[in-house]
Amino acid sequence: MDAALKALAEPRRRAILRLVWSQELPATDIADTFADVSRPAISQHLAVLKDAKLVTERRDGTRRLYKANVDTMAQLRAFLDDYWTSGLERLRDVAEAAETRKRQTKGRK
Amino acid sequence: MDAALKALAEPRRRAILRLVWSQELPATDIADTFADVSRPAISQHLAVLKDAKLVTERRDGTRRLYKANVDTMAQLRAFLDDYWTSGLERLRDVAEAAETRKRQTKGRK
DNA sequence: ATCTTTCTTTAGTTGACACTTACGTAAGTC
DNA sequence: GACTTACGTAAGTGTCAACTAAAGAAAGAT
Repeated sequence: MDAALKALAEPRRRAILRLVWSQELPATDIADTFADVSRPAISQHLAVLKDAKLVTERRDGTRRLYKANVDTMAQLRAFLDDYWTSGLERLRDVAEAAETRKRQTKGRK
Repeated sequence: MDAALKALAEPRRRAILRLVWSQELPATDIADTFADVSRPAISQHLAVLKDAKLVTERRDGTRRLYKANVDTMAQLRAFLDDYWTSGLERLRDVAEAAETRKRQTKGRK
């Protein structure tokens, strides 16, 4: 899940992911879209996306067809939604920990 | 906006951000929370978060109080929501571009 | 069997990033 | 003014990430 977020931090990978959003595409077609970058570079980006389970790979003869993995993206969205909304309970815990540590440095202020 | 996503890709920064989620905290308190990392490291993370406008800094005497910037986070959330849902129209454009480029390599298959 | 096409993998470079230690600075305290 | 508290900044290090060029590997086409 952490890998997914990290993968999405790269603009190029977001662009790639969007390409295979609603349709399968062979690696060449994806690479052709980016004129300023070599094909191996795209291949490596695809590997990262695949490791993060953001895309799936399907072999068809010599070609490899990529497609967005909607499941993972839904999970990631849920993770973020949880991140936005939660954290209030956990917050209190960490605040207490800091307070404790502060106390042993003698009460300041 | 891109900076915000990149900033969030780092787990430590997510933890920091969560700390100042609903309350202001001085840098020292934040740093104290992380025992395994030096204070300057946290200071640098805070700078990244500030550059990404994910937190705001307020000076109070010698102290600097940090707090999450809800506005930016709302924007980022909107950006992601747009990213999930949209991209269908844009997709067609890029597909066409790829198609054109393919055609000039002579029709394959 | 050889040659293409399609795509990955390897090797190597460059730059970015998280971190540390050491130092600087600014505001309060004595 | 000297000292402390609370922080940032500078400089240097190890690691990882993105890229390129060159070399595989694997399935068809001739």
